[in-house]
Amino acid sequence: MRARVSTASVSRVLNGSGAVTEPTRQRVLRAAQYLRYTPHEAARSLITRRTRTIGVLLPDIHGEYFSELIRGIDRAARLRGLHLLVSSSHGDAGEAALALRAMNGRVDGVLVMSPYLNAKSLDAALPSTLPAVLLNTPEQAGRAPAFVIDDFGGAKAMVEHLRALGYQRIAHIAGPEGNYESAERLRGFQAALGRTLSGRALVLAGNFTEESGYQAGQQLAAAAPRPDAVFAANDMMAIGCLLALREAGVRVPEDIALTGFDDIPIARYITPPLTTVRAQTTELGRQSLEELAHAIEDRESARPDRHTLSTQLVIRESCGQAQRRAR
Amino acid sequence: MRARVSTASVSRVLNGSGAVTEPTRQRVLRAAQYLRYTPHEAARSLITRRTRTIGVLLPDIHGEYFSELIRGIDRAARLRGLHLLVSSSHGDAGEAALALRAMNGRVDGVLVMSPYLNAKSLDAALPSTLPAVLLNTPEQAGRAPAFVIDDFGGAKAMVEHLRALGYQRIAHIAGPEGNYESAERLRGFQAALGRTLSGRALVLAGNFTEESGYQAGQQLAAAAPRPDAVFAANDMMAIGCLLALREAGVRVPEDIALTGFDDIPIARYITPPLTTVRAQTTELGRQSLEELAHAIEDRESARPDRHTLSTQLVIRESCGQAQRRAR
DNA sequence: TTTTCGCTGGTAAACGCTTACATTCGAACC
DNA sequence: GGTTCGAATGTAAGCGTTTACCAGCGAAAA
Repeated sequence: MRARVSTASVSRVLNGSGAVTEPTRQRVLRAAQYLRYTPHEAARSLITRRTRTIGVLLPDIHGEYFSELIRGIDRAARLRGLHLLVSSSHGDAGEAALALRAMNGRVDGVLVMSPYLNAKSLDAALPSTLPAVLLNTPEQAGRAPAFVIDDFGGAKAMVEHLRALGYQRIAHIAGPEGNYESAERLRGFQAALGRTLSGRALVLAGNFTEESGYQAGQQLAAAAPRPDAVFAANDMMAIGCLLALREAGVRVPEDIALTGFDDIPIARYITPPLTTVRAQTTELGRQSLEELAHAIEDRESARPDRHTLSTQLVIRESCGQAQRRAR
Repeated sequence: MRARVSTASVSRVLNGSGAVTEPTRQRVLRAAQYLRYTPHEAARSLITRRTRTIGVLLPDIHGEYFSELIRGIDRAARLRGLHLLVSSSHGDAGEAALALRAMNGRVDGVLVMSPYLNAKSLDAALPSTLPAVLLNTPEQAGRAPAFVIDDFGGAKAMVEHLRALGYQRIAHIAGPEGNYESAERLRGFQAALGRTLSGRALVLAGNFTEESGYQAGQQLAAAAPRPDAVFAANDMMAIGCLLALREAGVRVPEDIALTGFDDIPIARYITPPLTTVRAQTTELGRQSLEELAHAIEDRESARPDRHTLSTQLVIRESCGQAQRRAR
């Protein structure tokens, strides 16, 4: 059109397909540059039925946990030349479903992290032809593969470690109810205590926020008999708890051991450094994106497998291992 | 088509435009639900020339700074029903330009944060019809409004505060060269010291990472005479510096005062809590998105203004104010 | 020189919507 | 009851690409 050629030739040049002679190629390229021409992606994806974009559905972008997750996803996406359409803050299933619909025709597949959403409502919300990968999802949703952190195993290992150090009365600050990860970590806590103990175990309510950890810490400081160790369902609550204990004059780890879950960056820097469970969050993002990319390229290959990412105990000072060993 | 109606009526029902009788409306709605029909967004935006999506170009998603920024953007976008297409890790201008082109036809406008990119190359990369808002950008780029943090003012206030506390030899750990924010913070540092002092002021090289702060801290610990205060260009470097000082047996704030910039969450939790400059990062994200949304709705209204967001001194313990006052 | 063949480059259909315009149909008016 | 009018619905064009298919053209073969 602009360089005395048809739209077809332009398309062929820009996509490197078809056969064009060098002179034509140059003419088109020059003209494109001159006119600052950029193909309209919406039109392109309308006909190619490919958007080279991945939808990412998150419950919230708040906090370091999600920043790590997105980072893993973003890196992997960038490596594959994929774009990311993010959507967050989906409190309930309805909102998530709405966001999912709005992505139709905009994305080639979706990455869904929805700890409150069960398999059924998810299946209902997902256009059945859209490749999807689930993150930290409760149940196995029929058709989509899932990637989950081994919350149960990590929590169990943490509490077993505390028991091995000789702590007798171990309390737990739980995450929000109805949340899959909360439930798994609680289950791990109980499993480590065993049948006899877990009935008497102290479990405090929390909702993953620092504030709720702080409140739990106040209760713990006042409790009689006071537990000698606490396992919080995530690091932010452990930190809130630490602050409350400090205010109450209860020393960590001398008077009470304290541990968390996630290994967010702050955990290393507080005093005392927090013993915690490292979840491979970045890796979770990376692997799930890779799986989704595969599923998109070859729909047949998609198996609704459930991949569990292992966790790792990160022993720092808040669990009092050094003191215990010294004795 | 499915409910004995034409595509036009379906469109009218789904968009709430045009006139349709209630019975028809119900028929369409029922059929749509039954067939799980969702309009194809790419096709829709091809004709409406609206995507209801904002492109976000960031240098990197790493760290809490960006997580805060995205959060502000995301919230504002969600309030307006806009989607976010994020793209990160653009080291140089070429990569950024490439990412920008790939967004053509996918977004209604872009939010660009590119501390290394100057106005000229940006203007060249942006399709001139695409509304854009710049974040923390060096120069005023011709047509786009810009939102910047008052790095100069914040740094100046911080260093003036240190001087007011009586510190005599104040060092600076600088950010990466060629970075706009680094340069502004350094300029603020120098301005606060005044003409006479700034020539002799100790400025250490850094690149915003904890590691570079650590190295600067080692140098500071060994320096003779040792400065009595340090202002790091961001919090992560201040933290790295703190660790190095601690290892070297130099106490903060007794032996040396330490301050940072950004007020990332960690700053509150380390020991001693870090005195720093709070940048309204979330607000920066929110305001810039609002401005962009306005520019999209009404292109005429877009003025290439430069908005500067004020900063706030956050006095904690690492600057030794308490000790100084006590004397 | 004529025929055939291979490659380049053009024409037009199709992607799934929105919307201007045409058509239909019922009601109201004369 | 026929005409007019307006509201409801249908028809079809067009958004900017890609690509199947076809035409044209020059070189090689006969």
